[in-house]
Amino acid sequence: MFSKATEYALRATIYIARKSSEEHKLGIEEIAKAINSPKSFTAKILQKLTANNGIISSVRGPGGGFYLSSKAQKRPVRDILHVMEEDGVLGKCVLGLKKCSEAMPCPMHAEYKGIKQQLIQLFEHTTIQQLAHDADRIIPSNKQGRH
Amino acid sequence: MFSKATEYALRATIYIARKSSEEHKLGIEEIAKAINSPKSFTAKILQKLTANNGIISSVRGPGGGFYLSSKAQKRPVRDILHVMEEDGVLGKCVLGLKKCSEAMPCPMHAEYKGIKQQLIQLFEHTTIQQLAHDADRIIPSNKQGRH
DNA sequence: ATAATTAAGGACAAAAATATCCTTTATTTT
DNA sequence: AAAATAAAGGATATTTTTGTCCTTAATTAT
Ligand code: FES
Ligand code: FES
Repeated sequence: MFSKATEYALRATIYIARKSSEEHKLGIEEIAKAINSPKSFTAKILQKLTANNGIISSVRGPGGGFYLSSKAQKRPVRDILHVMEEDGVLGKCVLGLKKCSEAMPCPMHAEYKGIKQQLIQLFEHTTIQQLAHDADRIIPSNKQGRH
Repeated sequence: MFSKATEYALRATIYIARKSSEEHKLGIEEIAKAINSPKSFTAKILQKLTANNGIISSVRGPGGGFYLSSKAQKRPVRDILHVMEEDGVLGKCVLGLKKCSEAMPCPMHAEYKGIKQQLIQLFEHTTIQQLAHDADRIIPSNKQGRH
């Protein structure tokens, strides 16, 4: 569905959302290890998410690293996709026409558009925070401990 | 959504379904021109569809070319995807986990699985014939003429 | 100020996807 | 049988995506 780069972007952002705060930033080493991605490649992706749309925040130097502001936590997943995927699944035609549109629909369009709309809604309505919370539910972070 | 190769496979198959018969086969030149794809690359794809699963039929030599048997016309689109996409969107996890599954779900899984199921159903239930017919409806082939 | 730390950024490398070209094989027509 | 036609298949080239490495810049601690 997405490129490797986008997958890493999503996984990294979710991880950062779960584990970081303005007081506790995370290094690229830890992040890449945690989400099982190539370190330097992931670094570039985080740069992109930091520069292009301010989804991720970063600080250099000792004690520095990456974190998500609480404002960024509330942003929809689609903001990540928007930075990462030039056009992406959302705008593309199943059969590869230049553009998926009503004006020039391919023979799959009528049946596909509803599904596409659901995908768009999903990414629009799901926030980073929600994913982070869900991830915690599935694979509890060990922050809280086990009483 | 799909690779270029898969897009060409779908477009080519639909075109062949619309325009060919066992009595009137189509050459690679015509097909590639019609669907706006690189000729030799498309040739390889048709080879694959001919060899791997018998979706497309071919005959060499003068009067030869590609065509779809009426039996092949009734096959689901998913048969094309199965030949073209090693694993494909249908099996992959949104966040890039090795496998999209209930056993090891990512935080997008619960919301995504319903949409994925719809996609699978769409490709399973839509036949090549239906797409060809729909294509004719949208962009009438000039076979029938204009009254 | 100097040293240490950590992200930013540029240059480069490897792998995969896409695309082209040329030779071979099967089939038909002459 | 020979020539012509059209797909099959192998080798190679190009482009894009993915991944690595090294230097630079910012920030903090000594
Ligand atoms: S035009 Fe092809 S999916 Fe919309
Ligand atoms: S496990 Fe990620 S989408 Fe199913």
